[in-house]
Amino acid sequence: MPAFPPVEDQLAVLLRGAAHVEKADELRKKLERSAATGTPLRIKYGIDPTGFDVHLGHTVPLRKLRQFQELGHTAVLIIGTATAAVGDPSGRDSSRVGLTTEQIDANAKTYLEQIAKVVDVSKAEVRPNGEWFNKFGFADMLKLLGSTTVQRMLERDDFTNRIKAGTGIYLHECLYPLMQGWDSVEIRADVELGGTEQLYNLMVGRDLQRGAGQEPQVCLTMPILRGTDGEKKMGKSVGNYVALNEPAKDQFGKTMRIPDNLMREWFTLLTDRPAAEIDRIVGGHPNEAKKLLAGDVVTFYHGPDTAAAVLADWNKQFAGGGKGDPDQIDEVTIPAVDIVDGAVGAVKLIVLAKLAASNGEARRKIEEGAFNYGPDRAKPADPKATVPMTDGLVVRLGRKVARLRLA
RNA sequence: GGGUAGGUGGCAGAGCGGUCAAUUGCACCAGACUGUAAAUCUGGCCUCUUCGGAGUUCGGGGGUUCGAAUCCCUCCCUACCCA
Repeated sequence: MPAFPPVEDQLAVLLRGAAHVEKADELRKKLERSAATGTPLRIKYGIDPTGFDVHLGHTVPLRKLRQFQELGHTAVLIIGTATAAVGDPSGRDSSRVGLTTEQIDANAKTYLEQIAKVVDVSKAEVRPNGEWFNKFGFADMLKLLGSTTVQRMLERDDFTNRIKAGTGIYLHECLYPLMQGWDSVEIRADVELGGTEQLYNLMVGRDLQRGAGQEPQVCLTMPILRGTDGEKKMGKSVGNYVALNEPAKDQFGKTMRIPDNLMREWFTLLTDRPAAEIDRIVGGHPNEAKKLLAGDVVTFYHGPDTAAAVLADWNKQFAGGGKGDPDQIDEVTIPAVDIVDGAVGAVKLIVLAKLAASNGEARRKIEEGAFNYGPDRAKPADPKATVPMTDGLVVRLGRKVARLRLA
């Protein structure tokens, strides 16, 4: 019989950072019973395999799931193979395009790989919801549809807004919350996790479970993480995200560039640091605080050694007005054909090193004084200038750096 | 099914026969400042260029014209109204 930590201790961990719990006393009761009987709670978290990059925004509920795991409970990951074909209307101002089964399958695989960086997938129960929905008959469907009313469905803000704005609401979108709720019945969820915009969907699960004679699940919502711009919800389409499978130095750099006032939110939702410590850190020098934050993020996904190395590079590169260069620089091999009399045209060099997208852009940036190279930071102002080639030469354009290798 | 309004650069949104590679805002890139934060100011933001220009762009295709993002035909798509 597994031993669980004291209920109060569990609650302290589980409620940290949470936006809303429906209902807190039910969660307590479930935890008490679980401890008394030695039965882990079943914690549901569902994702629709609709895209490819899992980013920090997704990790907020995922981290909560991990905490449940660490306390000895069972994570049940629902892969929304069936729901992905419908598209979740939550938080949307327009309908989502359904995906093909091929796309869904491919996405599901990569999702799981990425999620494994946060949750212990080997200990989790992974359930594609096609498992039951593919066998779902028309009679089942009618029964499911009969569990709610149109009025009920239209109450939600997402839909009222869309009615006001005159954008279409498709019937199958109305089905989505019911399907998600039905997942809870199928797997007998004790708790379901999600972002705050998921509250409606999560609540449907409670109704359906009640209807099926089950004890309703507790709905635990997490705040929506704002992206690197500090404004909008982190998301792929906005381009304000930090992906889990990104290189360490990119994760670090992006985190360093978030607005100061976002730090507390990120610390709270992306690290395990206690509230008092976060207060202390954020109250200190913002730059140091942000380095800690960036370090925490990188440590989680790439390990402490990599994080230390990236931090060292960062300090080296930017301390004292940016005198040094990082140790880890992307290397670019310059083909011999492009070297004339031991030198390469500056414009060509910039494009070859992928510091700029086109010759025209390279030319402009040179004129703006954004380009320099070598240990003494020679800065040609004429686009026609040539750069003498040596193996290992470091060239810079703005904050981008590359090291050249001769072919 | 009927009607109306539309489809322009990453987004929003002007232009409505030549002076349009296309006003403007946002986003983005770079310079100054700095903590590679924010704010602010400045320059840039289709491609190539011997810097004079040149070549491809305004839903797809076709046409009218010396000349079209702007006019005509056709196809595709979107939104709203009516049924």
